[in-house]
Amino acid sequence: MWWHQHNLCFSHPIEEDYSSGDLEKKVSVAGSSTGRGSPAVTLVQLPSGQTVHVQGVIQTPQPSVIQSPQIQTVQVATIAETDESADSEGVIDSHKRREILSRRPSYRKILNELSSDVPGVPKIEEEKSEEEGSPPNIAAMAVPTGIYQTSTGQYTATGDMPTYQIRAPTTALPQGVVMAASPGSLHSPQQLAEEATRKRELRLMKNREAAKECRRRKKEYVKCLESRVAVLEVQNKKLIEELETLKDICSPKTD
DNA sequence: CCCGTGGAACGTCATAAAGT
DNA sequence: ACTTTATGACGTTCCACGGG
Repeated sequence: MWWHQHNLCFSHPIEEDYSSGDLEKKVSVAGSSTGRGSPAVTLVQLPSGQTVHVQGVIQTPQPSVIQSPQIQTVQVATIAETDESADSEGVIDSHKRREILSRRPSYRKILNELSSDVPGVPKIEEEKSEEEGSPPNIAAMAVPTGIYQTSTGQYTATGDMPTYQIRAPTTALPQGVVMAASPGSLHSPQQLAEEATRKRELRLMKNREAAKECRRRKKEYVKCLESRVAVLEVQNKKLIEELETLKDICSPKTD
């Protein structure tokens, strides 16, 4: 049920739980950053060993790398609470609860919303059609120059895809399939069956591509979250240090 | 070299969400 | 209301790696 947690994940980024094995990662922070008052650019080391340059770590008034619209969090909390309090009514439906819990996010929507709020967050590109000039067998790989850019330029939202993922889909439709009969010309059961098969294959092909795209977006989204975690960890560390310093200054001298 | 294991990516299905 | 798109879940395949 990750999509339920999603609405809270920005306020509790570290608690994000991916049960689906293939996205399990940890973020470690090497944390070198500039001092107070300077335009903070922080180096954050990600689990892959790559380093992220992160801006705006300590300037709290300014929204950081990923900043969720807080409304979402409040809404979810409220809904959940209301829903729980309805227990007294007995059967206030698991159905209703299910409806609320099962509201899934769209990675594209989330990130695009964020990116419109926060300049540093790269937009997820829309589907590109082949007419846009890219060769048919090479997917156009946008390389956003946002928060993911590292000293080597390697760690970008979409820039580190393995090559085999960039290749063109191997399962193209048979050539005749797309060109099949126009709707008006179908008569025999065989033609109908062929039409059904054609539609199914078309649907499968579309879904195949959609699934790929979805996974790509998900990876991008997770990277965003990881960056966010790294930023917040650095920020947290700095705040703790600052607090200690202030404590030292303000504490009464014992001698 | 073979085998077991783990991770990454894939294809498909079901279904929620978005679009018309 | 119906269709299309997006995404979680599940099973499968491929590859790299380590141990026997």
